[in-house]
Amino acid sequence: MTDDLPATRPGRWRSGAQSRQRVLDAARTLFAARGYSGTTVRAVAANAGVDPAMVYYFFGTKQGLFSAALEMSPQVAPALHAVFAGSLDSMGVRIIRTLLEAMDASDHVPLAILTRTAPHHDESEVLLREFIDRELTDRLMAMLDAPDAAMRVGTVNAFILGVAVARYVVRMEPVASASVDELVARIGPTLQQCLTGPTA
Amino acid sequence: MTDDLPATRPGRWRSGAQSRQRVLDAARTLFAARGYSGTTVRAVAANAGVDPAMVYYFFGTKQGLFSAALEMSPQVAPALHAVFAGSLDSMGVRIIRTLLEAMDASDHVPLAILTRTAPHHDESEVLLREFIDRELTDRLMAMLDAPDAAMRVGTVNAFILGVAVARYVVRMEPVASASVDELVARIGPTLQQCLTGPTA
DNA sequence: GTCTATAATTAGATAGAC
DNA sequence: GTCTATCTAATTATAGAC
Repeated sequence: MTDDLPATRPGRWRSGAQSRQRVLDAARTLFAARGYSGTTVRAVAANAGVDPAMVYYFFGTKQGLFSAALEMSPQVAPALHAVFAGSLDSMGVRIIRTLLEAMDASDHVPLAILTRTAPHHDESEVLLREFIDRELTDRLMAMLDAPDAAMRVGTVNAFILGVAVARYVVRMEPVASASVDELVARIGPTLQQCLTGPTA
Repeated sequence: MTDDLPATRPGRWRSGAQSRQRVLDAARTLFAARGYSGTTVRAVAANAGVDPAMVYYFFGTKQGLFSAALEMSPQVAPALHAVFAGSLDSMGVRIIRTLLEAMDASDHVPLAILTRTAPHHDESEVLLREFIDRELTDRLMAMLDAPDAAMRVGTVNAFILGVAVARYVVRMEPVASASVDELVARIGPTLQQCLTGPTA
């Protein structure tokens, strides 16, 4: 939150990129904590230790800052690829494990921002839906060959969305503090049942 | 949203209570749609067809209006009582059916406001957690006699939270448009498994 | 109860000096 | 790149007339 960035060979990046990164970090933290309209550009600037005008210099508008804060880190794609590489009958545990590990790593906060701001910010609501559809729903549907595939995937989506909200947004115990392993052991099989289990 | 209230025997309520109710309705709609900081008192007043000053006359502050909008309707308590009246092994379907029917009825919007504003408004975050704990977690824990009761109830909480968010907040298909019966048939048994099923 | 007028504050955004 | 100064608009909230 304050100043603790490595020197990174002084003069190499001329020094501007560091401020930009600090603003981005502060923005991610605040958007995730207070939502879009609850976050002020001034507060972001203060937390980043720079002048409010710099934020506009870098990102143009508050909306531009928000969009930049939502950029996914490059590790997400490979992780998701691994999920769908394995067999269908162990899909449940891989989905929940990948989700939890991705969101526990703090450099993947964009997903946290989405689940936090989606409720009241139109753009993030669309983005969240699109992200889930593109990365999860579509690929899952392609693997399932059942007439009720849509509903099966829908319940899986709802469940993992709930886990994400409970753990990272509302922080409801014991889900908020449980270890990844324990949650995977609990939730993985349940997801699997939604996906490939018998129709009740 | 505009003026379509019955006369209700003119002069009976002196006419003030009607404005108050319209403000409350408009507030519920807007808080649910745009969150706390995204909703302005002026917008609420405009949607209610009254002057902004009236809102302050009735509710003092914006926060007061918010609290008033969160008052649960009196039908909630009996509905929840019925959930816990039945046997433990059909608890899953009763929980999800009660939740869906309560939230589909538009006069129970407070719950929708909570799930929508909790992410970024501190008070609603606490209120949502307390509501779920008091009305669900505590009573469920009392009925379960297992060492892992907390985790079982925790996953149930996460699941129904996810269903609520998917159906009423992010409106993710097919959960958003599915019938109550279909969702109950899908999700009820899964909840039941979380609650009383074998440990995976 | 209802409205006008307005105070006090705060937000997003810009121009321009250094 | 960075900051000072500032403009404009919107917001919460109040005092007081009718």
